[in-house]
Amino acid sequence: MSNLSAKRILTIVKSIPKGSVASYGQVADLAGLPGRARLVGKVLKENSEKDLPWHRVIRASGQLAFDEASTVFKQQRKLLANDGVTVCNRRVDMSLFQWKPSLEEVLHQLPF
DNA sequence: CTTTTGACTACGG
DNA sequence: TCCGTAGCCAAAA
Repeated sequence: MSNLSAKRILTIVKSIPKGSVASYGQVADLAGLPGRARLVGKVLKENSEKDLPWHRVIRASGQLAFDEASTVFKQQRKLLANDGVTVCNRRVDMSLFQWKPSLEEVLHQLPF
C-alpha cells in the first residue's frame, strides 16, 4: 500500500456525502484502484482521523463489515442512523442509499 | 521465493 | 436469504 493509494482512498471516503454509503469496491474504483476493495478496509483500519466518515463504507451486499454483537458494529449503525441511513434486518438498502457520484464529482478527483 | 492474510466480491446451490 | 467457494491482489511473514 503506497501512501499515495491510501491518500486517494481517504480522499474518496471523505467525499461520500452524509445520507449515503459506498462499498469497499466502489471506493477502490473511484480511487483509481480497481480490484483493491480489501485495501480500502486496511486503510480505514489504520486511519481513525476525526473527520473521516469511515462508517459510510460498507459491503457491496449492504451489510456492515463487523460482527453484529460487536461494539464497533453498534457504533457504525448509530453513526449511520445519525446520517439518516437505516440498517434494516442487518443491511442497508443499497438501492436507496448507495452513493451515485455525478460525473462532476468523479472528475473532481482528476489529479489521480 | 512461497504462503498467509485481509473492515472484499461474484457466483452457485 | 444464507453459506461455502473461488477469485482477488498487495503486504507481511
